[in-house]
Amino acid sequence: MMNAVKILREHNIKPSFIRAKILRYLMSSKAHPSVDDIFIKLINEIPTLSKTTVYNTLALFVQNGLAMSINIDDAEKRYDGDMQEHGHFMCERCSEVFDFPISVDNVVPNTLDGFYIKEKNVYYKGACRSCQNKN
Amino acid sequence: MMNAVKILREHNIKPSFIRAKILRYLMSSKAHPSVDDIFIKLINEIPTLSKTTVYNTLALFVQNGLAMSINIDDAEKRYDGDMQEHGHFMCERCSEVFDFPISVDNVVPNTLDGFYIKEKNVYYKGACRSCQNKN
DNA sequence: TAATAAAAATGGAATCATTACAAACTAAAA
DNA sequence: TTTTAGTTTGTAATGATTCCATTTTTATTA
Repeated sequence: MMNAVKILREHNIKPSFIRAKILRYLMSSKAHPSVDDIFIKLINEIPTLSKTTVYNTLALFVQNGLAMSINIDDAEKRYDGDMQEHGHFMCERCSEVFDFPISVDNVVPNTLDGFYIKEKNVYYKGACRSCQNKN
Repeated sequence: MMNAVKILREHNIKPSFIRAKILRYLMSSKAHPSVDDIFIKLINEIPTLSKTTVYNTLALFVQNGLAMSINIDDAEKRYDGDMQEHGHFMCERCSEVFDFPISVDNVVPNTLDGFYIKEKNVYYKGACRSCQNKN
């Protein structure tokens, strides 16, 4: 059972009500939600919520290592609260994003000697099992 | 010495003047240009060129396996005429995109059993050597 | 507790890459 | 030359994201 407030504090983020709400949703969901998904999910509980706040909060989370943004979807960014190394697969039919295990952490090509590598992302695209079977 | 017209024909694309021009630029450049880069590069030679045409043409190239779009840059898509497997590193300071060798072609995790995998992308981000040294 | 200051949240407007679409143009065939 | 299909063009629309000034909340101090 995660303690959102504690996690925020550990990452030097002031634990406001809204931030805790967003973090909780992000960490409990495997859906890799977009800003819109999060907004729609929370607007009932927090009727004054602004979409800008969701944008700001997620930017803060990404900056402080609490979340990563996934740029796999042409239309909109997706967010992931799981910071363990893994790959992302997006189904181009239903837009669902799936995690899969993969490791490139040890892969540092000579070509990039002297480069500072901040992040590594592995993105696959195609059709998920259930969409694939719908043909 | 590449023959753009021939390559277009081989990929079932009618080899118009503009398409050949765009393909030639794309294949001769290592810059991973954006639509805007391509437009600016060609507008002098082809004063009537429309940006929509560049968009259309690149979409056609991607569809027919002549180019890939790189979604590593938050601001705009980049394009690559090199269809060999390789990774992309983007410097977050100068926005330059670099190729590097990497292979995930054999990596098909069990998690994705039954999935149809159409494309695989490996994106790294950080600071390139020269930007890194500018500190 | 009230006053104050600092930070967070809000909403409306602006930005800008990309797409939609209808009109104009071109090339090849009949 | 006329027809037809395909290509190119320019303008307008879309929509995610950012900007920014104002309001609200939270924490601090008197």
